[in-house]
Amino acid sequence: MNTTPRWLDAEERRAWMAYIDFSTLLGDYLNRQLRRDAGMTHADYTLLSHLSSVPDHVLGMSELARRLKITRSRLTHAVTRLRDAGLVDRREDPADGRGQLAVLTEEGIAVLEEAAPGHVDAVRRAVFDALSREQVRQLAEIGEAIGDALHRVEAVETDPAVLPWRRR
Amino acid sequence: MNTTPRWLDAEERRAWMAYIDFSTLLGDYLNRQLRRDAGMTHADYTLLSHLSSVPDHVLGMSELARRLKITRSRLTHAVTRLRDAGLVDRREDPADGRGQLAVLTEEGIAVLEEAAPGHVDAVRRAVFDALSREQVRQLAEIGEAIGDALHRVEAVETDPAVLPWRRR
DNA sequence: TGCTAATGCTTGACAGTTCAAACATCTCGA
DNA sequence: TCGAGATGTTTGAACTGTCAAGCATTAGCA
Repeated sequence: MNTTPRWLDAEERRAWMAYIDFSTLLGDYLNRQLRRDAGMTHADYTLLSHLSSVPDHVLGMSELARRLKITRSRLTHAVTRLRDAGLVDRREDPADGRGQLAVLTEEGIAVLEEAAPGHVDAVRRAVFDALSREQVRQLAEIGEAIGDALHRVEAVETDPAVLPWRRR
Repeated sequence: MNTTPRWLDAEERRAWMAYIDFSTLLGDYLNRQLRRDAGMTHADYTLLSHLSSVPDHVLGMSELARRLKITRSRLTHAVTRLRDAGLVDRREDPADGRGQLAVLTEEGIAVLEEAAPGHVDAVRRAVFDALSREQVRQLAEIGEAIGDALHRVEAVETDPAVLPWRRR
């Protein structure tokens, strides 16, 4: 277990640094843009747009958390805030007494539609205007590959039984 | 100024969703790993490793903020925390009365070296094991392209004089 | 020399996130 | 049908990051 780690080589280090740098910059940039122009976080925007893209604009909390790749706790806090702001509503799940549903309100739809053009514009400037068609495709594949890897890794760490020989 | 926005097409949307998903997962994963195994944030780790890679392990606050792509304010808070933890020290800049230097302490070096193998291992599992050599190169180029675009965009928004016809 | 602006950094209040612990409901087997 | 564990969600405290405002020092220039 304590073999020398395989350090990153020059190319990997270059890629990793580029990723850290641009993801830091991009996250900050999108948050600033949305906060300034629409009074919301990028996380808020993503949440609202997930709801808006679904029939009836309703989704169970757990399902929404899964889609957003965030913890339920974080989602609860976020929905509380968005409910206070009038953009989202809670609703009991008629099918499961434990369940809660999150619904986009009329106002939520309006605010999202108001914010969307500026946000898309920012994303375009920062990302897609800088990439070739080919790179857009590459980014999709790289992102999906890493996403899949993370799902596998998390599965292992959450449920050690999957890999019984793993330490801890 | 109020032309219809150029929405993302299918390929762009795919890339964007993949990016949002994997960057959320990856950030959380690295933070969890480092917090559990080394009691620090990924931001802390990045800060310490920047200091460690520089002669004498000293860097001015502004320069460090620039390299980390974070605000000075955020860096001040982070360095305060790391100083309280004994991993970093502050020092006056002998060359500029306003300047402050951040130095890695002996303990900081030790903690970083202790944390490094596990962190590299996590990065490898989540990222590089999932990508081909070719994709690593593509990721570097994509990252650099987006980073450059963001620098340009930020320059424009910070200093509107650069582009006098721009709104606001 | 003496201003004024630019630069370097910090501060404090607030907003968003994390983690562990709690609570409620449901499921399924004895 | 009873109880234990699984599942769904919330809570509160601690922590990290943001923003606007502030203080100190330096640079440029009349």
